[in-house]
Amino acid sequence: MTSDFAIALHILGFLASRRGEPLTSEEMARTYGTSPVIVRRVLGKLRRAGLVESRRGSGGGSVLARSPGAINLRQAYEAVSPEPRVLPRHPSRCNEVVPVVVSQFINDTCAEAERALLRSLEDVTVERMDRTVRSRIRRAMTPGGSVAIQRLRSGGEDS
Amino acid sequence: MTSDFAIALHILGFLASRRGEPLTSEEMARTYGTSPVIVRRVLGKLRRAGLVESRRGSGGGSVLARSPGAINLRQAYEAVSPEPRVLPRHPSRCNEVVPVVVSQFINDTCAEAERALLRSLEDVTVERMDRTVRSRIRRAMTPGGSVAIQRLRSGGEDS
DNA sequence: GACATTTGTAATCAGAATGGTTACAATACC
DNA sequence: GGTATTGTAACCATTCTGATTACAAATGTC
Repeated sequence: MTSDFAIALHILGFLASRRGEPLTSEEMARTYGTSPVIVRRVLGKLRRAGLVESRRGSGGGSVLARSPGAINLRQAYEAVSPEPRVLPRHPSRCNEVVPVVVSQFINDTCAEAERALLRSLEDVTVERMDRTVRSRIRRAMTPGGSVAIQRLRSGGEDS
Repeated sequence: MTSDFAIALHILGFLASRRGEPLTSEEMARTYGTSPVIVRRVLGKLRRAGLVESRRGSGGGSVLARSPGAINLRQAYEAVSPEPRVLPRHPSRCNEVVPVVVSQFINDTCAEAERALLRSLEDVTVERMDRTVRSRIRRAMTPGGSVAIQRLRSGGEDS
């Protein structure tokens, strides 16, 4: 599922803001606007990657498996897409020599470009995301009291 | 279409290797292993981006609009995906404040990661792709005479 | 000018991918 | 035992994707 990454980041954001208090998939789903099963599916991937921990039963839910500062968005990305490929790593469609070799070149080039993308994601931790989001919300709430969500687009960046 | 980028690179490779001689969509489609219409659709995008030129009628076909050294893979990428988005630029699904702000943060972060990816693609010109492919084919053909396509995977890189 | 060739593009189709729901077993707390 | 919650499998509807068919518009050849 292509939106897994976005959902994963929302989940990590929710959990980071709870600072250790477990949160249920039902609550996250309600706040985010999807179904608990979708959330649990992504939670499963994050759990297998060692980023979150879950407990069943009454009073259960999920928490971050480590401090938010020790989790970065690259890890989240790789957790939800086992074969991380944002660009088409294309199988050649025929046995002509030229297309096969060109496909090989495309694969190599896309792999390199993808590494650049992942390096960029690596720089952003869940802690920084949490801080940035908190700060933006603070700034959006203070001006007039009533929520100014419309004006939230492209707010500045500060810790 | 997700495979447009791969097809675009194959097309640019075909045209570069022809050094100005027009090539028909039918020939490219046959060599690549798809239908001429698919090729023409991608050709249309490349044409609108000013990367290739086409002529109808008998003796027609397409050629590169500039020298292969003046075309890079980032241009090809942007030609086929007008709103370049390799990562989900996700619309928020509800009006809760937190998810909206988190979505905003995700968008910003993904945009930055994508810029890193595009910078990487920018470094590779069609000319370099053509040279690399030629060199790999040469090396694959010489050893034993019979084609050694299987062994083409992950060949070295040289101009 | 008639004809063959080739592009440009719209309409349509089948199959895959995607997001979602329902269902239910397995845990864990009370 | 009963309730709350996770973990998954099975299934469904919709959208996306690649492909085909069809045909008008150019362009060169005779």
